Amino acid sequence: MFALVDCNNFYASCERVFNPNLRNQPIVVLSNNDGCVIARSNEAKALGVPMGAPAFKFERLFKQKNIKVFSSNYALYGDMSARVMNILGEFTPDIEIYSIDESFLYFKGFDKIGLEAHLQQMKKCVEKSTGIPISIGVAPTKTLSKVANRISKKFPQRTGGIYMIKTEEQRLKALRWLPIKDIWGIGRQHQKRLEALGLQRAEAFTQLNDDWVRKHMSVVGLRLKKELEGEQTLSLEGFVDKKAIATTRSFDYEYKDLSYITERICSFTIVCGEKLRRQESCCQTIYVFLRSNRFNEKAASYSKGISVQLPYPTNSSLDLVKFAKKALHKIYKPGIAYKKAGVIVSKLTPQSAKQTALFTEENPKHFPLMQQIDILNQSYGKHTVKFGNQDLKHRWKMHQDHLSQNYSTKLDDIIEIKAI
DNA sequence: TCTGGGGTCCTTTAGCAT
DNA sequence: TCTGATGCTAAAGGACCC
Repeated sequence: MFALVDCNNFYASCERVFNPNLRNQPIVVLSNNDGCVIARSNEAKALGVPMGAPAFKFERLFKQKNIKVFSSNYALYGDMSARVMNILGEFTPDIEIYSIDESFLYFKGFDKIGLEAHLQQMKKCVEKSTGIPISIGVAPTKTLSKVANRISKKFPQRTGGIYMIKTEEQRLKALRWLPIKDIWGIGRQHQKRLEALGLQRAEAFTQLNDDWVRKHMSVVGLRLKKELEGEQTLSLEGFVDKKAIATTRSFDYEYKDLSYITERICSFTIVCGEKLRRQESCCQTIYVFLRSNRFNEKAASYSKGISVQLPYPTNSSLDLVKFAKKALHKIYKPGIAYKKAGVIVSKLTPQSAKQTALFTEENPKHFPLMQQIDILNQSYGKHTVKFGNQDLKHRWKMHQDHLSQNYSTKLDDIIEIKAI
């Protein structure tokens, strides 16, 4: 049996752990730049704050209803996530960490009653040790465990936060209940198409013809259908190396100036280089893209990217910047107001297995130089050593007006308990 | 004024070789 | 040498996830 464990309103719950005054209060957490809502407590959901809502459009509601607003604090959430996942790992060796707040677990050798007790103990243990509430869904396939998890969340009173799809009747009942759009793997486009056909519930989706599903929703859709029918097509995935690393940002305003854009692209590239070196990889392809503001209907929209093959695998920021700049000049068009840009490195290879090209050789001095720069930046703070292409004044600071403290990872921020 | 970021997998298409 | 069929690969874009 697969179990999907999901932390309830994870980011909001993290903020609550160290600030008990927030219990039962509506909370929202904002994306980078305090742009849009990416997490809501149940109370905030009840007040009608939608997922992905632009923060500036909801400021009045936040004030009116006394909704507590937080900038995202990834140091805190990452650390809390690791604590939760560690505990889950003590209850079964077969665990796939699917995202910051979700894991698939696999349980074998339990009878149904034994498993239920085991899961109850696991839930209690996580909540007691970390303060993060979780929901658990159990079923014979991953996709059905997602469905079961949804039921456990939707009916907390009746399920106690744990729901198991054990019988055929339970499976059918769940599918009759689940709206098409809430199926894991069905996004907005597929939803539109399926609803246009008059389908409303997951059950109707499973009654479609296999060939039709294959044709219109690819093998991914077909796998999904099989999974909902109870046939396992997905299995637990162990740790896999990243296939690409991205650094992308929206700008605070729109910019036309090539020198500004160049500075941004160089900075993104340097961050990609740091990430590559941290996981001891080199890349062989670098992709650079530019985009105008997609919300600005008055201006012409522009979106262009280009990928460049490198003559040798590298993680030297100096080399990467050289190629990124070349790529940028091919896609930059004067007169466009740019709002977002990014750099993605791919075709990653292990640093140890670097293949040397015959004629175009990397400068051997780069490797020790990068090592020293990384050490300095680690010891003395992120921006101790910069490259000439980067903006030395660091004027592109993110908006983070509602940031909480790093309670669990920074000694200065540790929580204080005062006697009254 | 103010709308995120980081991933995966799949399909389509164009270019090239056989 | 030309042509059409076929097959491979890589880039680009679209769908999805959290």
